[in-house]
Order: sequence, then structure tokens, then C-alpha cells
Amino acid sequence: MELYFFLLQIRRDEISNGFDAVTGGNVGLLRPASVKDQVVGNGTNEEKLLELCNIMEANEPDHFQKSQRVDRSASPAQNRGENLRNPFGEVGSSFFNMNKIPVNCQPSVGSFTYSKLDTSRPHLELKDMKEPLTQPSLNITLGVPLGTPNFVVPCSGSAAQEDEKSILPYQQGQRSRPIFPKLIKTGTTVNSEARKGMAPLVRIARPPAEGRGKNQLLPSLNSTIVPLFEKVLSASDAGRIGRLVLPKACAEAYFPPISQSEGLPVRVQDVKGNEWTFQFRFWPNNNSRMYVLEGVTPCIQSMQLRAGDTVTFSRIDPGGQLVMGFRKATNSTDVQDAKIPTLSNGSHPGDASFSRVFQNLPSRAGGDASLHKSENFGGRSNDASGQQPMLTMEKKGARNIGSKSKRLLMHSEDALELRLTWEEAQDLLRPPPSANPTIVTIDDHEFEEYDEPPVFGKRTIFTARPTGEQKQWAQCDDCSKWRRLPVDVLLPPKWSCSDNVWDLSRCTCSAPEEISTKEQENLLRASKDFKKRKIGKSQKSIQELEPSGLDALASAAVLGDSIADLQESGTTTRHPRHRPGCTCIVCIQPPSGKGKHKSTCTCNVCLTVKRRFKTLMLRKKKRQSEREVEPLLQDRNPQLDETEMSGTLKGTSLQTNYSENEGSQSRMKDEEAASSSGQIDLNCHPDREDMELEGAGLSTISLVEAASQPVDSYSKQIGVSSVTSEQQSSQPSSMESERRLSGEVYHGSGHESTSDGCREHH
DNA sequence: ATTCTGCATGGATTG
DNA sequence: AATCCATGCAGAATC
Repeated sequence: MELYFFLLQIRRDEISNGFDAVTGGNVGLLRPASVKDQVVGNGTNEEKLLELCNIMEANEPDHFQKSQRVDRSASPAQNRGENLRNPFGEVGSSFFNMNKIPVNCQPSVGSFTYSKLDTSRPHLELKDMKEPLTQPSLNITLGVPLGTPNFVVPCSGSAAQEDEKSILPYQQGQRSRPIFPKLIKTGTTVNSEARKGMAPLVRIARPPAEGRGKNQLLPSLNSTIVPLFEKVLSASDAGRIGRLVLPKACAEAYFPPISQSEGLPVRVQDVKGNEWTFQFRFWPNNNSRMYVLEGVTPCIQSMQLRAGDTVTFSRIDPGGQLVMGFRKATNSTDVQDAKIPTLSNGSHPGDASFSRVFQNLPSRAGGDASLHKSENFGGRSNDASGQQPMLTMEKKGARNIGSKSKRLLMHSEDALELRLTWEEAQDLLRPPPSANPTIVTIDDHEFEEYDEPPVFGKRTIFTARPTGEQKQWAQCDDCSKWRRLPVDVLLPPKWSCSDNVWDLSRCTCSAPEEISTKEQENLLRASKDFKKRKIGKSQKSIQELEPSGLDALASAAVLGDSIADLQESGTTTRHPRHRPGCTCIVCIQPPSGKGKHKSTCTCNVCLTVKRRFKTLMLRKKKRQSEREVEPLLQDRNPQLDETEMSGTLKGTSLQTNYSENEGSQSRMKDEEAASSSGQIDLNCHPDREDMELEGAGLSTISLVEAASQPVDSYSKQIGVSSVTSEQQSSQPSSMESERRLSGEVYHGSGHESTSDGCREHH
């Protein structure tokens, strides 16, 4: 039986309602923490989502249908390796079969796991065979760095981060970077496997990045790449011997079953369109098998690959055509090298230099199809010994090139983009409509176990009015008009006005839009702004981009003029993932915005906000005083003054270590959006005072106004007797609050907390 | 003499 | 201890 898992932390309603798919008003804020917290930096790329939509649409009819099962009679003499080959064994003609590859996901909070990617199509490509082959061969596209939007990434979320054991193998690398290779063996025992700790066997892939690659390789506009696994080339792999050792599990999972040692010919296409034929075969080895691709030397030479470079295997859907990509190692020290323990020969992994240069595969052909814009393709000192540079090393050193540790190097950027892709893909994944999931608890994490595959839904945009009313908007595929929908409906990938059964007055494309042009613009502008920030953010450090809640508050004071606009545009500081009826502290608070709280409001939230805002002002004043005293400070960047107000606090967040905190980065994204738009992120833990600050409904406009008041005056206004004492007490408190906020993100994120807090209300 | 082929060995990793 | 896999290595094939 095929099982599909959703972590319960992603509430079903979130998924089905498409909150995750929100890209309109405020992408960042509208992301579910469960995913967002996994995301590093970037937010949803609308274009990618659209691409995904297209992909989903293209594949949807049969995307998740069970594949035809064509039994391939395996020799009884086959050893256990044959038994491990469930996917191929059952699929037969399918080259790749993710169908039987069980879900594998770290039990991270909010992870959304789904393993059934595409199972329906026969992947063996025979029609293009130019030369007669006694056996079917496989089509592989070589030299195509993979990338995929249609990619399931077992997210390594905060929970996983807490569990060092669960993440180390991932970071340090197990044997390769296979996709669920281990699980294949227990393909029918997903649960048990998961209970063993949900080994973080994460499929590493890279979605296309802007500006990467120009070439177009993929044959179809609706093609998408499903990364399968990758391997760092060992000296042997890259050597002239021409044999590329395949991780056994991967070979058995993603390559056709072979009963004879001679194996099967595999057709390969490189970047230039050249086709290669490899021989996929195995050697008996210790009662097991050792799988190799033979004859890879010409191809590897063609791509100027060498030991240390990484080859990646993906599949092009539809069609199931394999994609073999690569990325190159460079001579600079990879960040992750530091994580790799000193090797047996004493050489530091850094010696091997594994900073990588990516080459990218288009997520799908067309559009942003990109390929092979290697940063050093050809730029490498293509020494004559380039083919086997490591062979010139000390022999032991050469072994390290392809060491298992190396093979599992996980580049942070890989993870980043994967997470993004995953996030984007998740936007469109929803539980099956008629699903009645079975709740399974694995390692204290609850999973929803589905018998049916998830479905892909249409992107929608959710907005929330200051009154708390939430709306869902969908754009007609035909007329592009936006139609309002109930918040809890799930749309099919294709949807038009005629399908608008909820508003019969607008069930035709001729009906006018309910939303005004200005409102549309506001929605789209907010989305666009977010994308801009996303791009710019990639150039900045995490810390720089971490606008704490206080930063957001300070920004609100500075940028208050833009607040109302955005709020009017449908974005809200109320956590968007909270559903109507949610009674968490965030949701029960009046939404932030002008006029929601009076300046004399003495509610806890307002008091907290005022107190902390006052602290901000005090610091600002203090800074200004210091500048007056210290002429040296005159050399400082004048712009600093503008950010000074938040600078102090930002410095606090700067000290926060987010290095491995993917979730916080995601949160950062949201807060960045919030701060830049002058909003205060209300997504905070209801029990945390400082989160209440962020969740405060205090009008930021009033804060702006207050900022213009003398501090003392403001202090009097809010009834603070001693500014100094308050400053002394509140400042550490604020800083502590920031740390706590950060920690909250790290351990499950404020969103998580909010989500958790709200879950019981939903 | 060189290259290819098939298997063996042993270090690294996992369970 | 079991397993994986990078590499060694000997014999065969080829130049």
C-alpha cells in the first residue's frame, strides 16, 4: 500500500485552504511556519509557482496515479539486492519509480512529506534508440545540474535541528546524497523506518536560480526535474577507467533492475545534446552488488568533471527521462568543510576544496530554462591533469576525494534552494480532498497518513481585513479576474469564473471584478515588493536581514507611512495562517492598524508595545547624545542615523546565531517583509510578553506619532515613572526577548508556536 | 606495454 | 557485525 504522509503540524486546513499558497498580499507572512521555517531566505517566487502550476496542470491527470505494474521477472538467483529493488521491480518499464519509495522525512515540525512524485509513466525511452540494443536502454541527460520545483524535500526543520543526530548524517553526508535509498529496503515499512529516526536522507537538488544558465535542454515546456540523487565523483569515478560507482541503494531504486551482471545500456545526453551510452551493471561483491556505470569517461571529460565534482541524477517529468547533472568543486574552502571531521589521513577536508560552482538545470524547459552557466566552467585552471588531479595527490589523499563524508557534503545553498523549491511545491500540495488520514505518531511527531496522494491546487491569495475577516482570492485562468472565494475551498489547478459556484453573480468572465484595480495593485505590489526584497536579501547576511520584532517596530516608526497602504491592500499583521475562529492571543487581539488601539489604551499588549517602543526611543536618544559627544562618530555613514533607532536592537539580533536556523531565516523573511512594510509581525507566541509586542494591535501610526514626541513626554503618557530604570530594565528584557524570539523560531519558530497555539483552536 | 575487465580488499559508516 | 563503496589488483584483451 502506498502511503502519503503529512506532518500533522501542517494543519489540514492550512494546506487545503491554500494559505501556504498565498503569494499576494504578503508572501512571507502568509507562509505556514511549518514550511517557512525551513526556508532560507527567499520567499515564494511567483513565477516558479506559476511554473509549478503549469507543471502540475500538465501532469495532474495522472501525476499520482499508480503506475502500471509490469513485472519483470527477476532471476531467482538474484541476491537480496534484487529484492531491494522494489520500485523497478514493480514498475517494470518505468525507469524511475518514486512510487514505492517511502516517505522519508525528518520528524521536523511542520515538515510536509510526500514521496510519491510520479509513477505513472513509463520512463524507459526506446523510441529514440539509434542503434539496436539487445536490451532497453535509458535516456539520461548529462551535464544538467538539477533543479526542480517538483521536488519533495524532507525538510530539516527546527525539530531536526534540535536533534543533532538526525541531522548530522545529512550534513556530514552519509554515503551519498541518495534519495531515500535506505528506505527502499523497507519500502513497505515506512512507519517502522520512520520510527527509527527518520534518517535524514534528503534529496538534494537545486531549483533554477535566476541568471543561471541559459541553455535549454529540456524538451518540453512542461517538463520538470525530479532530483533523485547525486554523488561526488571519486578519483576512481573520474578516472580514466571510466567506471562510475553508483550508490547501491540509489542504483536499485532509480535504475532498472538488472539480473545479469552485464546490466543495461543507458543512454545519456550531455549539455551539448550529445548522447552517451553508459552501461549500467553490477559486480558481485561480498554477497552483495556493486553498481557501476561504465563508459563514463568521455562524458566526464566532456564536462570537464573531475574528482570532487558532483554528479546529480534527476528525472525529467513527464516522461521519466533521467537527468544527470553536475556541479563542480572549486578550490575555495567550502563552508561545510568545517563540519567535516578530519579525515583519517589527517588532511583536512578543506584541502580537497569543495566550494562548489553550480550549474543549473532549468526547473522546466522554457521560461527560465537555464542550463550550465557554470561560474567556472572553463574558468577552472584546466590543467592537463585536470582529469584526475587527485591522482597526483598522495594516494591516501586521493581516497578522500570521494570519501563518504565528502559525498554527503550538503551545501547550504543547496539546502536553501531546495527548501525554496520544496516550499514552493508545497504551496500547491494539499491533502487529498476525500482524505481521512490516519494519525501516526512517529518519534513524538504526528503524521497524517493518507492512502491517497496529495493533490495540486490552484494558487490563491488570502487576505485579511482589519476586522479579521479573511478572504480567499483566485484568479480566473481565462479572464484573469480575481474572484473571491470562501476561505476553505480548495481549487483545482485549473479554475475559471465558470467554476465560481460561490458567487453566482461572478460566475462568468464577463462579470466585473469585485476587487478594485487599486486593491489588485496593492496585492500584487506587496507580492512584488517581497520578491524584490528576496532578491536583495540574497546578498545580505542573515543577521543583517533579521529584523527583530523591535526592528519591525522601529521600522514601523520610520516607515509608518506605508503601513496603511499595505494594510488596506489586504495584508495584515494578524498572522495569516490563523483561521477564523482562532482564539489565540494573536487572533483575539484587534488587528494592528490605524485606529485599532487608542493611544490611551492600557491593554497588556499596548502597554508592552509602549514600553518597548519607549526603550527604542531611549536608545535612539542615547545614541544621538553619544554622537554629539563623540566627533569621531561623525564619520559614520549618515544613513546610519536612519537606522540607528533600530540599530541597537538589530545588533542584538545580529548576535543571534542563525547559522543553522533555517526556520529563523524563514521567519526573518517574514519579519523583513513586515518591517520593511512597517508592519509588526503578530505571529508570536501568545505567552511571550515580547511576542505580544509583535502581536500588538497598537497602531503603528500612533507609534510614529509617538516617535515624534519627546521621550519624556511619551514616558509620561504611558505612565512610566523612571525612564532610566525602565531603560535599564527593559533593555535587557528586550534583548532577552529577542533572543527568546529567536529561540522560538529556532526550536519551532514563533510561527510554530503560534501554529501550535492555534492548532487546538482549529 | 597498455588498457580493459572482473573481482577482492579494506576503510568508513551504519545498525 | 554488517554493509557500503573507493580502490587495488590480477588476468585477459588489445595495441
